[in-house]
Amino acid sequence: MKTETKNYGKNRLQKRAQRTQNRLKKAALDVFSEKSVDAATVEEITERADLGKGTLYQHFTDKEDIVVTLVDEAVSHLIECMQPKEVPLKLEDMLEHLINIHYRFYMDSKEEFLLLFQGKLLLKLESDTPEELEQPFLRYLGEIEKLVLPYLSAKMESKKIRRFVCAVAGFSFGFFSFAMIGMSKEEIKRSIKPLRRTFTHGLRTFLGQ
Amino acid sequence: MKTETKNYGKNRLQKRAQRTQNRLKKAALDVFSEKSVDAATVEEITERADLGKGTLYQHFTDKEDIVVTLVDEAVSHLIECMQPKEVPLKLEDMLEHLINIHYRFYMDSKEEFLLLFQGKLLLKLESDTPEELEQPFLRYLGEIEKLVLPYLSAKMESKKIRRFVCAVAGFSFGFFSFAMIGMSKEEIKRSIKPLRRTFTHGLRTFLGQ
DNA sequence: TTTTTTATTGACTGGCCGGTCAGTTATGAC
DNA sequence: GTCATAACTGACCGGCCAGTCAATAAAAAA
Repeated sequence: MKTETKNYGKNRLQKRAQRTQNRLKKAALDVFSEKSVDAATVEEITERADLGKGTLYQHFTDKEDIVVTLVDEAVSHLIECMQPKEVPLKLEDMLEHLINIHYRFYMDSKEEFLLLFQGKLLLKLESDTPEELEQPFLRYLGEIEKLVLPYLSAKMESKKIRRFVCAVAGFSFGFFSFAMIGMSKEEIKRSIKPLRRTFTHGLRTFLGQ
Repeated sequence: MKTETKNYGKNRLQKRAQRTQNRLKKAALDVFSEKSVDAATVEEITERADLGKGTLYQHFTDKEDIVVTLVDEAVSHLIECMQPKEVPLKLEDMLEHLINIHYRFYMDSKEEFLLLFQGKLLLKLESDTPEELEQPFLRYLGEIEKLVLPYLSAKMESKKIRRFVCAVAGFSFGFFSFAMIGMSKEEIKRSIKPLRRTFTHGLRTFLGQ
């Protein structure tokens, strides 16, 4: 075919575009977490990225597109973090690992944590929430399920497993979000250790029954 | 002074105004929970209340005002529900009671639950979150604290108490919100019972240590 | 009844913001 | 250097929406 006639060494250009896109994503993530997805304006994002407004529309089809992209990446990042370096021996250790990860995710990637935790994204709102925004969360829940499954009795009903997974995720997100209101960073740090042990212990009981 | 010269029997008028305001609040709560506070428009609210747009501005100074009012009322309602009919004997029973209440609040007052749970309201976003919106949540946490305090050792540090309170609130809200994504109503209903026991059991351990 | 006060209305305004596009600049090919 | 292409720009447009206000309706007083 006549394609490939112009096979530019587009290296530099490609890299520039990539850098620009990264700046856009970084800026958007910051703005989204500081204000909220709804309240953030496109101009605010491009302004912070030190780029023209139109540039955003070369990299993303619209505002929604960049939101979906960031949510998706944040979930991927969280899932990646969740992979244990070495496989825990007991379920209890795996649970503690998971709670731990959520804590670190909250501490080290607060912007992503905040993005994922914006109610509108998290909740099944009746209106026109596009399937796109709900799907990443199911992916997230599915991943937790995958991690704990090996430790569970093969004949445990899937419903019960799902309950368990929701409890882990819910506790993690919920606790940190409330902690943010009522506690200092220092306090949160000190809380997590004993609570983690306790929670994992409790869930173990739930599964063992 | 010359005030009070005209002391109308304003009974009927007052009632009418009250009814109108109630209709506005009901409609707003519905819209806020269906879409989101940000996405809801004033016209949508008044339309649903079958009133003119201007009417809202006679009862509330602006959109924010009605949001704050509703959040405040929802918290008050939740706090009211939290008061136990008869004082539980043991801490464990009080905790089970609290989780129970949150479940019922979620089931019976889903609109309020959703309103309170919208991330923007719940989270301490850096930006210009008015103190007004954060204060109701502190009130809520304070109330839980008040309820569990009698069961705790007098010399327990207040920080530890606060951790505990955040865990109760966080677990309740977090679990239900995640459950909404991944579980049917029936499943949620079945989950709550064993989880509740487990969780309260776990927290007991935390406090007892 | 008429008058006065209060409640409601909805057309209008002004600003903001998502999205566009003709023009500019940077990069690379030749 | 010229030409071709890709990346970036920001003034502009159009729609939407919070909030206003002069007019209207309803209720109470006289």
